Amino acid sequence: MTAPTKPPHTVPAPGSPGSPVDGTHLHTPVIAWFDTHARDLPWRHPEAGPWGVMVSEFMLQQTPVSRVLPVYEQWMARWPRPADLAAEAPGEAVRAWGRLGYPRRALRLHGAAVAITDRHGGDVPSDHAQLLALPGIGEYTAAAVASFAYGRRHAVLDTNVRRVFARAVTGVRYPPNATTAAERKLARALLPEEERTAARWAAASMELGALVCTAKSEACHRCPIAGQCAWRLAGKPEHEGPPRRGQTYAGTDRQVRGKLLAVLREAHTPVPQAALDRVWHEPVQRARALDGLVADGLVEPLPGGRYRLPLT
DNA sequence: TAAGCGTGGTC
DNA sequence: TGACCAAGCTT
Repeated sequence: MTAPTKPPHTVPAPGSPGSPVDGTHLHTPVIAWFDTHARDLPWRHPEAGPWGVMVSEFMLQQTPVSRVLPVYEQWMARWPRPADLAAEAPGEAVRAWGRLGYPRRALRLHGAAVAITDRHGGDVPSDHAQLLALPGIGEYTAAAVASFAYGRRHAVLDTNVRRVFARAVTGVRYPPNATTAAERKLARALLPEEERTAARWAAASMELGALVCTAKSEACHRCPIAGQCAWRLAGKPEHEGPPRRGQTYAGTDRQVRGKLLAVLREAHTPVPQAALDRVWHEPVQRARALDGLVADGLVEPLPGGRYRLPLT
């Protein structure tokens, strides 16, 4: 391995060694903007509590707010504490998940509720490492719950924040496909020292990406930091580098899984094989999709070729 | 590291 | 109209 030679006359990229990144010039305007423009979302109310925050974070993984809202309300009314969900069959979580998509999240949220009940006395932990150990919680969600529910100081790096940083600080239209070490380092460097301010900054920078600095139609005229945005000041250069990989869906196993599970969600008695066979004409793919659902624990096969959502 | 995993809205 | 996108996680 040859050590790369550092070009002698280049300015260090923001967040790189030797480049002091101080976010104070961003914190104040973004937090002030958040104070007047933040959406009134139920999981931001004090009564939502840590469990409400956690439920919302699971549901919001790759799913828009507008579709989460009604399911969230029903969910919290039915299972106001982790122990309430833990006492249910996992299939009930999958059913209540409805059409939010990625139903493995429902199974993992149920698993997390069981773990919280067993290991944490029924209280959502505030410690990042303990959160990370729960099923369905990765780096982002652990930081989000610790920050939003408990006011802890964590870099909360979701797709919105990554885009805001890419533009405002790094000066490019889009962040890399996958989160890089440089992005994590930058996010940590920009984190306000004070715990309360850091938590506020996390929510505010995220909201800015969700409402103003969006992927397709950035609204710089409404942006509190437009005057200091590196990307805008550079003339909004187009995206360079590898194309952002899109998601395919039509004709995939994913689509077939969705159709199969929709039948099982609606049914309240075991479903015969023939009913499932109707959702997809191609038998090989259909069988593969069903096997996958069973392997994932989303579907429970019964003797006699019948199926249902999992009871255990 | 990259692929797999749902669903529906938007332009 | 179809490609893109939406508060990611797991393997």
